Amino acid sequence: MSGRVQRKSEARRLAILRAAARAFRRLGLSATGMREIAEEADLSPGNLYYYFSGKDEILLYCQERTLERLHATVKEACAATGVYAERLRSVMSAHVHCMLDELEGATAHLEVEALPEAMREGIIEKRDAYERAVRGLVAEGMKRGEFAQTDPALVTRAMLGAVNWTARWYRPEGPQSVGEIADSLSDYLVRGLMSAPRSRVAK
Amino acid sequence: MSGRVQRKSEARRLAILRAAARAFRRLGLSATGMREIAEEADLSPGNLYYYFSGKDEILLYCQERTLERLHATVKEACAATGVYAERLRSVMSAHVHCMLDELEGATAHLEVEALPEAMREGIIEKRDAYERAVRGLVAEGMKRGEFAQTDPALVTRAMLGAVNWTARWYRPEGPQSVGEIADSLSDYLVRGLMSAPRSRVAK
DNA sequence: CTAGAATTAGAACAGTGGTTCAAGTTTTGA
DNA sequence: TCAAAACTTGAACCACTGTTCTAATTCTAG
Repeated sequence: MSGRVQRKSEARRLAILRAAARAFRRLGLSATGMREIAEEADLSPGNLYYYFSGKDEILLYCQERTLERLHATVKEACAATGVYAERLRSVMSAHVHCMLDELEGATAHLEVEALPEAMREGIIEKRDAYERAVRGLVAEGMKRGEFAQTDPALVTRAMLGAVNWTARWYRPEGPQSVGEIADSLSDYLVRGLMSAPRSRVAK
Repeated sequence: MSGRVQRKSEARRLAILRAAARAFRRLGLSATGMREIAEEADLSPGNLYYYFSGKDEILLYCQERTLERLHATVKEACAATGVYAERLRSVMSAHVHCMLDELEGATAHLEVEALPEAMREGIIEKRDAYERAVRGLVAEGMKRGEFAQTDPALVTRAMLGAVNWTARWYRPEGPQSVGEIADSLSDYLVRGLMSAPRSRVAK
Protein backbone atom coordinates (compact mmCIF):
# COMPACT_ATOMS: atom_id res chain seq x y z
CA MET A 1 0.00 0.00 0.00
CA SER A 2 1.30 3.45 -0.86
CA GLY A 3 -0.89 5.25 1.65
CA ARG A 4 1.83 4.95 4.19
CA VAL A 5 4.52 6.63 2.16
CA GLN A 6 2.13 9.28 0.94
CA ARG A 7 1.15 10.18 4.44
CA LYS A 8 4.78 10.46 5.39
CA SER A 9 5.48 12.67 2.44
CA GLU A 10 2.56 14.87 3.34
CA ALA A 11 3.88 15.21 6.86
CA ARG A 12 7.23 16.25 5.48
CA ARG A 13 5.62 18.94 3.41
CA LEU A 14 3.93 20.28 6.47
CA ALA A 15 7.14 20.21 8.45
CA ILE A 16 8.82 22.21 5.73
CA LEU A 17 6.02 24.75 5.74
CA ARG A 18 6.33 25.16 9.45
CA ALA A 19 10.06 25.56 9.21
CA ALA A 20 9.59 28.14 6.50
CA ALA A 21 7.08 30.01 8.63
CA ARG A 22 9.57 30.05 11.48
CA ALA A 23 12.29 31.33 9.24
CA PHE A 24 10.06 34.02 7.78
CA ARG A 25 9.09 35.17 11.20
CA ARG A 26 12.63 35.22 12.51
CA LEU A 27 14.48 36.74 9.56
CA GLY A 28 11.76 38.54 7.69
CA LEU A 29 10.36 37.48 4.39
CA SER A 30 12.76 39.05 1.94
CA ALA A 31 15.77 38.14 4.03
CA THR A 32 14.85 34.48 4.05
CA GLY A 33 16.25 32.58 1.09
CA MET A 34 15.76 29.02 -0.01
CA ARG A 35 19.01 28.16 1.71
CA GLU A 36 17.73 29.45 5.02
CA ILE A 37 14.47 27.58 4.71
CA ALA A 38 16.39 24.42 3.85
CA GLU A 39 18.62 24.91 6.86
CA GLU A 40 15.65 25.41 9.17
CA ALA A 41 13.90 22.33 7.77
CA ASP A 42 17.04 20.23 7.88
CA LEU A 43 17.45 19.35 4.26
CA SER A 44 19.40 20.52 1.27
CA PRO A 45 18.31 23.52 -0.78
CA GLY A 46 17.82 21.46 -3.90
CA ASN A 47 15.65 19.02 -2.03
CA LEU A 48 13.04 21.67 -1.38
CA TYR A 49 12.14 21.48 -5.03
CA TYR A 50 11.11 17.90 -4.65
CA TYR A 51 8.29 19.03 -2.38
CA PHE A 52 7.47 22.45 -3.75
CA SER A 53 7.73 24.10 -7.12
CA GLY A 54 9.62 27.02 -5.64
CA LYS A 55 9.73 29.76 -3.08
CA ASP A 56 6.51 31.29 -4.29
CA GLU A 57 4.59 28.12 -3.66
CA ILE A 58 6.01 27.76 -0.19
CA LEU A 59 4.99 31.30 0.58
CA LEU A 60 1.56 30.68 -0.89
CA TYR A 61 0.91 27.67 1.28
CA CYS A 62 2.21 29.45 4.36
CA GLN A 63 -0.21 32.27 3.80
CA GLU A 64 -3.10 29.95 3.06
CA ARG A 65 -2.53 27.95 6.19
CA THR A 66 -2.54 31.03 8.36
CA LEU A 67 -5.55 32.60 6.73
CA GLU A 68 -7.48 29.39 7.15
CA ARG A 69 -6.71 29.35 10.83
CA LEU A 70 -7.79 32.95 11.17
CA HIS A 71 -10.95 32.34 9.25
CA ALA A 72 -11.83 29.38 11.40
CA THR A 73 -11.75 31.46 14.56
CA VAL A 74 -13.88 34.25 13.18
CA LYS A 75 -16.34 31.77 11.78
CA GLU A 76 -16.67 30.30 15.22
CA ALA A 77 -17.25 33.74 16.70
CA CYS A 78 -19.94 34.48 14.15
CA ALA A 79 -21.79 31.33 15.04
CA ALA A 80 -21.45 31.89 18.78
CA THR A 81 -23.97 33.55 21.00
CA GLY A 82 -23.42 36.27 23.55
CA VAL A 83 -22.46 39.91 23.40
CA TYR A 84 -20.47 41.05 20.42
CA ALA A 85 -17.82 42.57 22.60
CA GLU A 86 -16.88 39.16 23.91
CA ARG A 87 -16.93 37.55 20.50
CA LEU A 88 -14.74 40.22 18.99
CA ARG A 89 -12.34 39.96 21.87
CA SER A 90 -11.93 36.27 21.27
CA VAL A 91 -11.24 36.82 17.59
CA MET A 92 -8.60 39.44 18.27
CA SER A 93 -7.03 37.31 20.94
CA ALA A 94 -6.87 34.29 18.67
CA HIS A 95 -5.36 36.43 15.95
CA VAL A 96 -2.56 37.47 18.27
CA HIS A 97 -1.92 33.87 19.26
CA CYS A 98 -1.90 32.89 15.62
CA MET A 99 0.95 35.24 14.96
CA LEU A 100 3.06 34.93 18.07
CA ASP A 101 2.68 31.44 19.42
CA GLU A 102 5.99 29.67 19.78
CA LEU A 103 5.20 26.74 17.56
CA GLU A 104 2.70 27.91 15.02
CA GLY A 105 3.23 31.61 14.91
CA ALA A 106 3.21 32.93 11.38
CA THR A 107 3.71 36.31 9.81
CA ALA A 108 4.19 35.58 6.13
CA HIS A 109 0.56 36.39 5.43
CA LEU A 110 1.26 40.03 6.11
CA GLU A 111 3.11 40.42 2.86
CA VAL A 112 0.71 39.57 0.12
CA GLU A 113 2.61 41.74 -2.31
CA ALA A 114 5.49 39.32 -2.25
CA LEU A 115 3.43 36.77 -4.14
CA PRO A 116 3.58 36.70 -7.92
CA GLU A 117 0.55 38.19 -9.61
CA ALA A 118 -0.95 34.82 -10.49
CA MET A 119 -1.06 33.54 -6.93
CA ARG A 120 -2.21 36.74 -5.32
CA GLU A 121 -5.83 36.62 -6.27
CA GLY A 122 -6.84 33.64 -4.20
CA ILE A 123 -4.99 34.85 -1.15
CA ILE A 124 -6.44 38.31 -1.39
CA GLU A 125 -9.89 36.80 -1.62
CA LYS A 126 -9.29 34.77 1.55
CA ARG A 127 -7.82 37.74 3.35
CA ASP A 128 -10.73 39.94 2.37
CA ALA A 129 -13.17 37.28 3.46
CA TYR A 130 -11.59 37.28 6.88
CA GLU A 131 -11.65 41.02 7.12
CA ARG A 132 -15.25 41.05 5.96
CA ALA A 133 -16.21 38.58 8.67
CA VAL A 134 -14.59 40.66 11.37
CA ARG A 135 -16.21 43.76 10.00
CA GLY A 136 -19.51 41.91 10.12
CA LEU A 137 -19.13 41.40 13.84
CA VAL A 138 -18.28 45.04 14.32
CA ALA A 139 -21.18 46.24 12.22
CA GLU A 140 -23.65 43.96 13.86
CA GLY A 141 -22.52 45.09 17.29
CA MET A 142 -23.12 48.66 16.21
CA LYS A 143 -26.54 47.88 14.84
CA ARG A 144 -27.49 46.33 18.15
CA GLY A 145 -26.37 49.45 19.92
CA GLU A 146 -23.70 47.60 21.80
CA PHE A 147 -20.98 49.57 20.04
CA ALA A 148 -20.76 53.24 19.20
CA GLN A 149 -21.76 54.28 15.71
CA THR A 150 -18.71 54.78 13.53
CA ASP A 151 -17.26 53.50 10.28
CA PRO A 152 -17.05 49.71 10.69
CA ALA A 153 -14.51 49.28 7.87
CA LEU A 154 -12.10 51.79 9.30
CA VAL A 155 -12.35 50.50 12.82
CA THR A 156 -11.87 46.93 11.64
CA ARG A 157 -8.72 47.89 9.81
CA ALA A 158 -7.47 49.67 12.88
CA MET A 159 -7.99 46.59 14.98
CA LEU A 160 -6.35 44.31 12.48
CA GLY A 161 -3.45 46.73 12.16
CA ALA A 162 -2.90 46.70 15.88
CA VAL A 163 -2.87 42.92 16.14
CA ASN A 164 -0.79 42.41 13.02
CA TRP A 165 1.70 44.89 14.32
CA THR A 166 2.47 42.73 17.33
CA ALA A 167 4.71 40.65 15.11
CA ARG A 168 6.99 43.65 14.77
CA TRP A 169 7.64 44.32 18.40
CA TYR A 170 6.98 41.07 20.23
CA ARG A 171 10.04 39.38 21.69
CA PRO A 172 9.70 36.00 23.37
CA GLU A 173 12.11 37.04 26.09
CA GLY A 174 9.95 40.05 26.95
CA PRO A 175 8.12 40.46 30.26
CA GLN A 176 4.66 39.53 29.03
CA SER A 177 3.44 36.22 27.73
CA VAL A 178 1.59 35.91 24.46
CA GLY A 179 -1.57 35.25 26.41
CA GLU A 180 -1.25 38.42 28.44
CA ILE A 181 -0.59 40.46 25.34
CA ALA A 182 -3.56 38.92 23.58
CA ASP A 183 -5.83 39.71 26.52
CA SER A 184 -4.79 43.28 27.14
CA LEU A 185 -4.70 44.14 23.49
CA SER A 186 -8.10 42.75 22.60
CA ASP A 187 -9.46 44.43 25.68
CA TYR A 188 -8.23 47.81 24.57
CA LEU A 189 -9.38 47.37 21.00
CA VAL A 190 -12.90 46.42 21.97
CA ARG A 191 -13.15 49.11 24.61
CA GLY A 192 -12.74 51.70 21.86
CA LEU A 193 -15.91 50.42 20.29
CA MET A 194 -18.08 50.73 23.36
CA SER A 195 -20.86 53.24 23.17
CA ALA A 196 -20.37 54.41 26.72
CA PRO A 197 -21.48 57.90 27.56
CA ARG A 198 -18.36 59.98 27.12
CA SER A 199 -18.27 61.17 30.71
CA ARG A 200 -15.03 62.92 31.41
CA VAL A 201 -13.87 61.82 34.82
CA ALA A 202 -11.75 64.61 36.21
CA LYS A 203 -8.86 63.92 38.54
CA MET B 1 30.82 81.96 -3.96
CA SER B 2 30.12 78.28 -3.72
CA GLY B 3 27.11 78.69 -1.45
CA ARG B 4 24.91 78.83 -4.45
CA VAL B 5 25.98 75.55 -5.96
CA GLN B 6 25.98 73.88 -2.61
CA ARG B 7 22.44 74.89 -1.93
CA LYS B 8 21.39 73.60 -5.30
CA SER B 9 23.11 70.30 -4.67
CA GLU B 10 21.41 70.02 -1.33
CA ALA B 11 18.05 70.57 -2.95
CA ARG B 12 18.82 67.84 -5.43
CA ARG B 13 19.62 65.44 -2.62
CA LEU B 14 16.30 66.21 -1.03
CA ALA B 15 14.47 65.75 -4.30
CA ILE B 16 16.06 62.34 -4.66
CA LEU B 17 15.05 61.37 -1.15
CA ARG B 18 11.50 62.37 -1.83
CA ALA B 19 11.47 60.43 -5.05
CA ALA B 20 12.85 57.41 -3.24
CA ALA B 21 10.20 57.72 -0.56
CA ARG B 22 7.54 57.79 -3.25
CA ALA B 23 8.97 54.74 -4.92
CA PHE B 24 9.23 52.88 -1.64
CA ARG B 25 5.66 53.65 -0.83
CA ARG B 26 4.38 52.68 -4.25
CA LEU B 27 6.36 49.52 -4.90
CA GLY B 28 7.39 48.40 -1.46
CA LEU B 29 10.86 48.60 -0.08
CA SER B 30 12.40 45.38 -1.32
CA ALA B 31 10.79 45.68 -4.72
CA THR B 32 12.31 49.11 -5.26
CA GLY B 33 15.74 48.96 -6.85
CA MET B 34 18.25 51.66 -7.57
CA ARG B 35 17.00 51.72 -11.12
CA GLU B 36 13.46 52.49 -9.98
CA ILE B 37 14.62 55.21 -7.65
CA ALA B 38 16.67 56.69 -10.46
CA GLU B 39 13.69 56.60 -12.78
CA GLU B 40 11.44 58.27 -10.23
CA ALA B 41 14.05 60.95 -9.56
CA ASP B 42 14.76 61.49 -13.25
CA LEU B 43 18.41 60.63 -13.40
CA SER B 44 20.58 57.70 -14.30
CA PRO B 45 21.18 54.85 -11.86
CA GLY B 46 24.88 55.51 -11.68
CA ASN B 47 24.27 59.13 -10.92
CA LEU B 48 22.63 58.29 -7.62
CA TYR B 49 26.05 57.37 -6.35
CA TYR B 50 27.22 60.89 -6.81
CA TYR B 51 24.76 62.00 -4.13
CA PHE B 52 24.61 58.96 -1.90
CA SER B 53 26.95 56.16 -1.02
CA GLY B 54 24.32 53.59 -1.87
CA LYS B 55 20.84 52.29 -1.32
CA ASP B 56 21.41 51.85 2.38
CA GLU B 57 22.23 55.48 2.83
CA ILE B 58 19.17 56.57 0.89
CA LEU B 59 17.02 54.37 3.06
CA LEU B 60 18.70 55.70 6.17
CA TYR B 61 18.01 59.32 5.30
CA CYS B 62 14.43 58.51 4.33
CA GLN B 63 13.82 56.96 7.69
CA GLU B 64 15.54 59.76 9.55
CA ARG B 65 13.52 62.40 7.79
CA THR B 66 10.25 60.72 8.64
CA LEU B 67 11.15 60.02 12.23
CA GLU B 68 12.15 63.60 12.70
CA ARG B 69 8.80 64.76 11.42
CA LEU B 70 7.02 62.39 13.74
CA HIS B 71 9.10 63.42 16.66
CA ALA B 72 8.40 67.07 16.00
CA THR B 73 4.66 66.55 16.27
CA VAL B 74 4.80 64.57 19.46
CA LYS B 75 7.16 67.09 20.98
CA GLU B 76 4.66 69.78 20.21
CA ALA B 77 1.89 67.77 21.83
CA CYS B 78 3.99 67.28 24.94
CA ALA B 79 4.52 71.00 25.27
CA ALA B 80 0.89 71.83 24.63
CA THR B 81 -1.78 72.36 27.23
CA GLY B 82 -5.23 70.87 27.39
CA VAL B 83 -6.63 67.41 27.90
CA TYR B 84 -4.45 64.49 26.98
CA ALA B 85 -7.13 62.97 24.81
CA GLU B 86 -6.94 65.91 22.47
CA ARG B 87 -3.17 65.95 22.41
CA LEU B 88 -2.96 62.26 21.65
CA ARG B 89 -5.52 62.60 18.93
CA SER B 90 -3.44 65.25 17.25
CA VAL B 91 -0.35 63.08 17.39
CA MET B 92 -2.10 60.10 15.86
CA SER B 93 -3.70 62.24 13.23
CA ALA B 94 -0.39 63.78 12.28
CA HIS B 95 1.16 60.34 12.12
CA VAL B 96 -1.43 59.23 9.61
CA HIS B 97 -0.86 62.32 7.51
CA CYS B 98 2.85 61.72 7.69
CA MET B 99 2.42 58.36 6.06
CA LEU B 100 -0.33 58.97 3.55
CA ASP B 101 -0.11 62.54 2.37
CA GLU B 102 0.23 62.81 -1.36
CA LEU B 103 3.48 64.68 -1.43
CA GLU B 104 5.37 63.75 1.67
CA GLY B 105 3.91 60.41 2.62
CA ALA B 106 6.60 57.98 3.68
CA THR B 107 6.59 54.38 4.73
CA ALA B 108 10.23 53.33 4.57
CA HIS B 109 10.62 53.90 8.30
CA LEU B 110 8.46 50.87 8.95
CA GLU B 111 11.22 48.52 7.90
CA VAL B 112 14.13 49.12 10.18
CA GLU B 113 15.38 45.60 9.64
CA ALA B 114 16.26 46.45 6.08
CA LEU B 115 19.08 48.66 7.28
CA PRO B 116 22.55 47.19 7.69
CA GLU B 117 23.53 46.55 11.28
CA ALA B 118 25.77 49.58 11.50
CA MET B 119 23.07 52.07 10.56
CA ARG B 120 20.31 50.54 12.59
CA GLU B 121 21.31 51.76 16.00
CA GLY B 122 20.69 55.44 15.45
CA ILE B 123 17.36 54.86 13.76
CA ILE B 124 16.19 52.52 16.46
CA GLU B 125 17.11 55.09 19.04
CA LYS B 126 15.05 57.74 17.24
CA ARG B 127 12.15 55.40 16.77
CA ASP B 128 12.19 54.41 20.41
CA ALA B 129 12.37 58.03 21.45
CA TYR B 130 9.22 58.70 19.49
CA GLU B 131 7.44 55.74 20.96
CA ARG B 132 8.58 56.75 24.42
CA ALA B 133 7.18 60.23 23.94
CA VAL B 134 3.81 58.90 22.85
CA ARG B 135 3.81 56.48 25.74
CA GLY B 136 4.55 59.41 28.00
CA LEU B 137 1.37 61.12 26.91
CA VAL B 138 -0.61 57.95 27.45
CA ALA B 139 0.89 57.33 30.88
CA GLU B 140 0.39 60.88 32.00
CA GLY B 141 -3.23 60.80 30.91
CA MET B 142 -3.70 57.70 32.99
CA LYS B 143 -2.05 59.20 36.01
CA ARG B 144 -4.40 62.17 35.76
CA GLY B 145 -7.33 59.81 35.66
CA GLU B 146 -8.33 60.95 32.24
CA PHE B 147 -7.62 57.53 30.76
CA ALA B 148 -8.38 54.07 32.10
CA GLN B 149 -5.60 52.29 33.95
CA THR B 150 -3.89 49.78 31.69
CA ASP B 151 -0.45 48.99 30.37
CA PRO B 152 0.74 52.18 28.66
CA ALA B 153 3.40 50.40 26.63
CA LEU B 154 1.03 47.89 25.16
CA VAL B 155 -1.64 50.41 24.36
CA THR B 156 0.89 52.69 22.74
CA ARG B 157 2.09 49.90 20.50
CA ALA B 158 -1.47 49.09 19.59
CA MET B 159 -2.10 52.68 18.56
CA LEU B 160 1.09 52.90 16.56
CA GLY B 161 0.32 49.60 14.92
CA ALA B 162 -3.08 50.82 13.84
CA VAL B 163 -1.75 54.03 12.32
CA ASN B 164 1.25 52.41 10.70
CA TRP B 165 -1.00 49.82 9.18
CA THR B 166 -2.87 52.46 7.20
CA ALA B 167 -0.05 52.40 4.70
CA ARG B 168 -1.03 48.86 3.81
CA TRP B 169 -4.62 49.45 2.91
CA TYR B 170 -4.93 53.11 2.01
CA ARG B 171 -5.64 53.79 -1.64
CA PRO B 172 -5.76 57.39 -2.89
CA GLU B 173 -8.73 56.58 -5.10
CA GLY B 174 -10.69 55.29 -2.10
CA PRO B 175 -13.82 57.00 -0.76
CA GLN B 176 -12.26 58.71 2.23
CA SER B 177 -9.70 61.46 2.25
CA VAL B 178 -6.53 61.20 4.30
CA GLY B 179 -7.95 63.80 6.65
CA GLU B 180 -11.12 61.84 7.26
CA ILE B 181 -9.17 58.68 7.92
CA ALA B 182 -6.85 60.49 10.28
CA ASP B 183 -9.80 61.92 12.21
CA SER B 184 -11.87 58.78 12.54
CA LEU B 185 -8.90 56.62 13.33
CA SER B 186 -7.43 58.81 16.03
CA ASP B 187 -10.89 59.19 17.46
CA TYR B 188 -11.32 55.47 17.81
CA LEU B 189 -7.86 54.93 19.21
CA VAL B 190 -8.25 57.53 21.92
CA ARG B 191 -11.76 56.44 22.78
CA GLY B 192 -10.35 53.08 23.81
CA LEU B 193 -8.30 54.85 26.45
CA MET B 194 -11.15 56.66 28.08
CA SER B 195 -11.98 55.69 31.61
CA ALA B 196 -15.68 55.93 31.07
CA PRO B 197 -17.87 53.85 33.32
CA ARG B 198 -18.39 50.66 31.37
CA SER B 199 -22.15 51.03 31.19
CA ARG B 200 -23.57 48.48 28.81
CA VAL B 201 -26.27 50.17 26.80
CA ALA B 202 -28.71 47.47 25.85
CA LYS B 203 -30.62 47.42 22.59
C1' DC C 1 17.35 -10.17 -1.65
C1' DT C 2 16.79 -7.13 -5.33
C1' DA C 3 14.75 -4.09 -8.85
C1' DG C 4 12.48 -0.02 -9.08
C1' DA C 5 10.61 3.99 -7.01
C1' DA C 6 11.20 7.67 -3.78
C1' DT C 7 14.17 10.78 -1.77
C1' DT C 8 18.37 13.46 -1.09
C1' DA C 9 22.62 16.17 -1.85
C1' DG C 10 25.57 19.37 -3.90
C1' DA C 11 27.44 21.47 -7.69
C1' DA C 12 26.43 24.39 -11.55
C1' DC C 13 23.39 27.84 -14.05
C1' DA C 14 21.00 32.20 -14.81
C1' DG C 15 18.74 36.31 -13.74
C1' DT C 16 18.61 40.18 -10.71
C1' DG C 17 20.14 44.18 -8.45
C1' DG C 18 23.67 47.00 -6.09
C1' DT C 19 27.75 49.05 -7.42
C1' DT C 20 31.90 50.81 -10.02
C1' DC C 21 34.17 53.17 -13.58
C1' DA C 22 35.95 55.69 -17.44
C1' DA C 23 34.56 58.93 -20.31
C1' DG C 24 31.51 62.48 -21.61
C1' DT C 25 28.72 67.10 -20.81
C1' DT C 26 27.48 71.13 -18.32
C1' DT C 27 28.38 74.72 -15.13
C1' DT C 28 31.30 77.89 -12.64
C1' DG C 29 34.65 81.52 -11.76
C1' DA C 30 38.28 84.41 -13.37
C1' DT D 1 36.90 82.68 -23.44
C1' DC D 2 38.87 78.90 -21.10
C1' DA D 3 40.28 75.71 -17.64
C1' DA D 4 38.81 73.44 -13.66
C1' DA D 5 35.15 71.71 -11.05
C1' DA D 6 30.66 69.79 -10.87
C1' DC D 7 27.68 66.73 -12.68
C1' DT D 8 25.90 62.93 -15.65
C1' DT D 9 25.78 58.72 -18.24
C1' DG D 10 25.58 53.87 -19.72
C1' DA D 11 27.95 49.95 -19.86
C1' DA D 12 30.26 46.54 -17.32
C1' DC D 13 31.13 44.07 -12.94
C1' DC D 14 30.03 41.07 -9.24
C1' DA D 15 27.80 38.94 -5.42
C1' DC D 16 23.74 36.84 -4.28
C1' DT D 17 19.63 33.96 -4.78
C1' DG D 18 16.12 31.14 -7.01
C1' DT D 19 16.44 27.24 -9.67
C1' DT D 20 17.95 23.03 -12.34
C1' DC D 21 20.33 18.85 -13.02
C1' DT D 22 22.70 14.60 -12.33
C1' DA D 23 24.22 11.25 -9.59
C1' DA D 24 24.00 8.95 -5.29
C1' DT D 25 21.39 6.99 -1.42
C1' DT D 26 17.40 5.17 0.99
C1' DC D 27 13.16 3.01 1.10
C1' DT D 28 9.44 -0.18 -0.48
C1' DA D 29 7.29 -4.16 -2.56
C1' DG D 30 7.31 -8.63 -4.40
